[in-house]
Amino acid sequence: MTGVALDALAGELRSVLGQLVRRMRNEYSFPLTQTSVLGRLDRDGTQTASALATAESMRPQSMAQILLELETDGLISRRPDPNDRRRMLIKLTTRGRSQLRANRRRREGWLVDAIATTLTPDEQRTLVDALPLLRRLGES
Amino acid sequence: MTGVALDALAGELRSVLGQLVRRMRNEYSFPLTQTSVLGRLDRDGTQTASALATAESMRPQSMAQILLELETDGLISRRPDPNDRRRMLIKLTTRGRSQLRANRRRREGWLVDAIATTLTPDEQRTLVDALPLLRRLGES
DNA sequence: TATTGTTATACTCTATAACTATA
DNA sequence: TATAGTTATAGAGTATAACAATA
Repeated sequence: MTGVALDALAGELRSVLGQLVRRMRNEYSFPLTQTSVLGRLDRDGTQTASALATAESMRPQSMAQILLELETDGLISRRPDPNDRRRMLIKLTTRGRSQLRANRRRREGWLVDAIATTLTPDEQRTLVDALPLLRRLGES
Repeated sequence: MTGVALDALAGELRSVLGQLVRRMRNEYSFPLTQTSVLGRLDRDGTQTASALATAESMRPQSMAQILLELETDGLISRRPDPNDRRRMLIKLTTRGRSQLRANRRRREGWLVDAIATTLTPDEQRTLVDALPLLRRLGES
């Protein structure tokens, strides 16, 4: 055993990611990034726009548009940081938090069902072990 | 141990997928779907346009545009099936095959490096075990 | 000058709808 | 009529470039 064939692994990972993302978009028209941002605000609390952009591997300009949509829908609030008025503090509104929680089950419906019916408990645990590794790849 | 928390698993999977796809787009401006289609033709051989669309979880109309771009670039050929002239047989050209192989290392560069430097050999093996599970989710 | 964020604009990807050709 | 595929068009998502406000 001389280790893992990294080229093949990387190629398969890329292919699987593309397919899964398309499939998820088809299954439920969900705003992947918006939901991810709301979830992050829920987990990590108030933070600046640029921190969010960095965390999501997006450009600040792209994040600004996401935040505009979320603010328009009343799901987040933006206010200048009193200590540095260039910075905007982004905060989940009560409405954003309740929508995130209320919709979580419905939003994830297809994926939860797919995991439950397609994977054995052992395989689900393999996936649980693998997700932090994928997260680290995304943040590396 | 009562099993895996599927809601949390699904949410984290969604979040990780979005982040990784954005990150990969940033790291190398690669046409994710085109590359996936070329790779599939390389692995599975000549097939119809609709078979490709189904395999990639795309609409036939969307696949048609991908195939148009690939054909314009001379990477695939399209010809009617003699037995059913409604069907188009899609085939990787010599150029498509050589470009796929030649570019594989360069295309995957960032990802290969990230896997090599971020994950231990054991973790890489966990990822190898997890990818077929993700593939099955995408095809379920 | 450097940093944070926004606005304006364009490109990539994929969807829906309508159409053509063949069965 | 039904099926395989294409063309036309639109929308989501994110990028680059230029700008405004603050440090």
